[in-house]
Amino acid sequence: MRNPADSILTGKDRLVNDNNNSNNNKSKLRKGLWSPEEDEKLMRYMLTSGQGCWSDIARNAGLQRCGKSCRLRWINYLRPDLKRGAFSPQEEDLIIHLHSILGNRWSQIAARLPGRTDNEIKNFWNSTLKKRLKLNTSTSSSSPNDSNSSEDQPTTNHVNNIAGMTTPMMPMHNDVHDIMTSTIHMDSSCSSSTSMHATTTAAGNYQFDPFCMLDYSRHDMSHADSLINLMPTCLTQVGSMGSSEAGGALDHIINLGDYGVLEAAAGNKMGHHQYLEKDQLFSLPQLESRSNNIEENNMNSANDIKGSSSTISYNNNSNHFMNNSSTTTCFNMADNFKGESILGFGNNGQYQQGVENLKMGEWDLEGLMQDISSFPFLDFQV
DNA sequence: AAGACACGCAACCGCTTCTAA
DNA sequence: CTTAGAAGCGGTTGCGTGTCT
Repeated sequence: MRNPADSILTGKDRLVNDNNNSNNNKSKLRKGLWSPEEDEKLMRYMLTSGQGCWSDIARNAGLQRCGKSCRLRWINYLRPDLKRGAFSPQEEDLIIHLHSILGNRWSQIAARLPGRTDNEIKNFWNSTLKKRLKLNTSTSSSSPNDSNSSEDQPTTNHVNNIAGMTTPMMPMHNDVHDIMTSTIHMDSSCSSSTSMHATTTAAGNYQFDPFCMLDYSRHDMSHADSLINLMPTCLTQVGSMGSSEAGGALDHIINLGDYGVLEAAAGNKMGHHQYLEKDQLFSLPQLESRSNNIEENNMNSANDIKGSSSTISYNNNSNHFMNNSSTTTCFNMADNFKGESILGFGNNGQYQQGVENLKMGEWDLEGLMQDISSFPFLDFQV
């Protein structure tokens, strides 16, 4: 694929001059592929200063990019909680299900797939799943409605065995609820209200890998080490942020002794600020439909919240997320550290928006999504 | 080996929504 | 209430890479 290091300002990768021959640097905005240097700049800025106005970020980080471009790059590529690599069959399954319910609401779908971006899912759908869907419908002897209806909108027809699916496409009528609950293999033991941490499950396989952003397998790996080196230092710098922003020092950062897996997440003391809930840390942002009790419990600074997965526990006293796995490391953040900024989940929890009161057609989407949360491979709730 | 073609993905575009003044 | 700027979102584009012939 593209190698940013090779990028020359041609084609899509170019400078955009808003005003020709302008001597104003601000008018020269770079477009196209991001170079490793740009990535590093943005990463460094985001890790040290957190999220804010994207146009300010672009400016302050020394990037000749528009804020929009920076936002996109962060969300789709640099964000530490991104899961890279191929979609698992379970994820495929879930995407197909969610798409049958939500249609092309990629952000809504992505909100239910930890570590995946809407862009990624959209691409995956358009390239792979859509094709498979077409193939299946064309080879099947189903009704003539199948081929189109299943692609672009929720369908009323079952599409058999897409990607080895064990579940049918969701019909868009009132019995969708019943069908969903009856066709999805239920395993309630996997779901719990506190299970949204970045945990590893056999099926869900969601891990927080801080070096996922270093996936320069497509790029020039010679640049990757700069980012690797950047990680601990930048996080250290967070601890020395201005007092108004960083109330406490970042006492423990990341034990980088083992690069294999850096699981778990940032802990932050949930005080009076709007900062990130523990459940949101490096994980799927929760939806409004989740019980408010969870949030309240968190806000009450309950200690030693244990995730459903036995691998992670949270010790609020020490502001540590502890991962019991010997191969994993602790990842600790200072009080008031803007975890949500790091994660790019937005300042206003907007991923949580939209589901509340969202209804499609005659039926209650929220109810459907609650059922979706019972997917056995999902170690989180929606 | 080389050209054609198909595919996947990163990034842009334009529109909508949100928010603050 | 209005408006401007920022953010979010989905659709689309175009380039690099892999595969086929």
